[in-house]
Amino acid sequence: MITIKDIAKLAKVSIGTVDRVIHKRSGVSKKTQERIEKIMETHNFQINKTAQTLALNKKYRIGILIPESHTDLDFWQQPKKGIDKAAEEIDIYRTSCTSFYFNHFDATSFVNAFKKLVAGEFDAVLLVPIFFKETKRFLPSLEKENIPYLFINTELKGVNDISYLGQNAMSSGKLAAKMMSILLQDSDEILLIKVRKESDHHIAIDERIQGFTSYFLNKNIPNTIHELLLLKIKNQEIVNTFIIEELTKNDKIRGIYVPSSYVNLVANCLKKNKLKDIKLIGYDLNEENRLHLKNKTIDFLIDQNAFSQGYNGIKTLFDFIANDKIPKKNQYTPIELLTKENIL
Amino acid sequence: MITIKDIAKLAKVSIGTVDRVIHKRSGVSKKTQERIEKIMETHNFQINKTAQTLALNKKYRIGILIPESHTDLDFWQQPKKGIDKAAEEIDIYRTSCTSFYFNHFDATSFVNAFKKLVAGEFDAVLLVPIFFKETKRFLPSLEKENIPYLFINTELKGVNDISYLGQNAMSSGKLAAKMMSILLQDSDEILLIKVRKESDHHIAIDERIQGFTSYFLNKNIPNTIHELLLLKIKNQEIVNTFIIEELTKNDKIRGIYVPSSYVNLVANCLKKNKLKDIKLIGYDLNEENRLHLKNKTIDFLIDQNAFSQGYNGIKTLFDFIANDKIPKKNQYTPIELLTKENIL
DNA sequence: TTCAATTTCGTGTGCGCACACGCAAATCTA
DNA sequence: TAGATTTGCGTGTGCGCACACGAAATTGAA
Repeated sequence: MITIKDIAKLAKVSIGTVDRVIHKRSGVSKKTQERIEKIMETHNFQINKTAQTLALNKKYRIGILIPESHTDLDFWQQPKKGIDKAAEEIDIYRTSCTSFYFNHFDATSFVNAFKKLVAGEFDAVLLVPIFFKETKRFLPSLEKENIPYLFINTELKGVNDISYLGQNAMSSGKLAAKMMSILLQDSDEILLIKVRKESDHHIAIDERIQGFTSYFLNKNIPNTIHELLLLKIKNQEIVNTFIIEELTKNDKIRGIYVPSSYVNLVANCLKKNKLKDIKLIGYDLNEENRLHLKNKTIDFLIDQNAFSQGYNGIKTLFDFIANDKIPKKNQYTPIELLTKENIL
Repeated sequence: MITIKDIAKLAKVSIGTVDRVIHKRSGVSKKTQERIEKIMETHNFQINKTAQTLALNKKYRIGILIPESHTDLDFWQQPKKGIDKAAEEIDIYRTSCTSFYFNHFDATSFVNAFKKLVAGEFDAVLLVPIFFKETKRFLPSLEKENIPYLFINTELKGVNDISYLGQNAMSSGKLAAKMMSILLQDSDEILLIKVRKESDHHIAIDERIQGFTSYFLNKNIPNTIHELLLLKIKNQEIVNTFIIEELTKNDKIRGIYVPSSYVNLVANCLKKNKLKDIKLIGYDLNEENRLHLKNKTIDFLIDQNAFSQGYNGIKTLFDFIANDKIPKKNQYTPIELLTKENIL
């Protein structure tokens, strides 16, 4: 490992001069500058990042905007855990992480949290841009301050994020459709259950649904798809009532697709009513869903490894601000297909 | 952020004394030691890793023992790439990685590479212990020098590795069996194709086969399973002949399971002979297998994210020797189920 | 009480880099 | 040509920690 001092000796100048050409500061004649640059190149000089960090004595601050979660059952607990782990790891490099939480059903709380985030004056920011209109409205306040930002979980195209870590939501919907079509007969019908109003515009979930339905359309698979909108998801009893009502209304339904982690609500209902012959496909491996997979109430679960999205998101941001590492623009995470036999 | 100097001032001692209690070196009276420790605790003192790394100016050397690979088609290219990426990342922390390669069909080459590895005097070692007898024979020479070692891809139980990163091979076999049984009718028969002699004792592959067959046994699924051993896999023509011969001999075979990445050989054969109605399940996403997935010659591929095994393996070793982080003993990686719709 | 042995602690230097300060040489101005 | 500027460069200090060395304080032995 060659150091500044070595370069200085080779170029017969002082380390101060070498320092100047490294940082492209003024006060060096063209001749010596070029001489030093050549020497650095031939010796493949690389700055010692450790020493640099120490000398600069920099402290980095990362801000995080993520949906709130209260129990391990909540999906958002997973990226949070990943974030926490990464935060713990980079703590020794004097980097602190501060989180701001919002209710992922409530755009206003998103806006409020975003405002706090902007006021926090962070060196970099990790976002879950669930509400795309609101996100687009507030991104300029980050860009004005030259604060780099990165998305996880939900992709928002056409903006200047340094990277996106998450799934291709459309593909995941198609995969769900394929598995459903393998499990069902042509005459069986399918129920698609949503827990969000159309007006919410949750980008990722919209795309999952689009992927799911388009698969059946494009392949000319004849199964009929019904849709059911559940709004009062806090109460399992009410949920049960609505589902059973729908199932009795359409008695050919043999498969249910839930494009979110709330598949556990449906699983509870199927289990309670002993509807074993209905295939169920949903999203995300939390504790409850894991149990439903194990006892086969849920047939397949599509997981996005949300933990690693949080973890790698923070790591990517840190590498960007501390080590000048430019990440890939899209870090699509695998669409993991889980079933009883391959959960850990 | 509180520093050693701050602690020293608070305890009214010099930084040297504080340094001694941090490193539990001798030469400090019990009284002052306890006083300093209490101060460090109440102020939540954490050592500045950046400064420490600089001061120690240590250079770490990691040795790697992994099967050779020549093209991107080779499975072993993937962990290699993961290793290379991790190596690049920890380069700035003055850590170098040196690889030794062996032919994974040839135990002698494994032994030779292992000998070189031992001679290299590394601070830590990453191994793929494909040949378990030979591995057990040579591990003591690492342990004698107190060199920590870690396994990826192939699990070897009952030794003192600091961690294993890889799949639970048995489960992956069961998953393959489940998918096969979903795809087939009860009257269909199955062909299991191996490319290794029994005597080779490749631990992981043996366990995959065991998982596969046990699934059908335990669930009382009636499909018959035939076995075929292919040895001359360098020549696609010969491979084709043997497969076709087997398929004509047993004309009820509708599914083929190949417990390794060599599934591409079988796929080539099926494609050439236009045997579209035979379901094919194999392992590992390399370029060729990706194409076969896309054109549906291969129905499902079980992937082990070999890249991340290499990547995380190196990172784990580095964290262990440089940051004293004790890893989990078993880091089972997800059993990823891939099909046309969820490959990236 | 004196001196040696031991315990206990402080000081100084270095790790590689950033940056402020200041000096000398070169260039310009009157 | 003397003085004022500007350009080009070297020196010194600090970032937080590790560790060698040596000094002071304490203890023990005679």
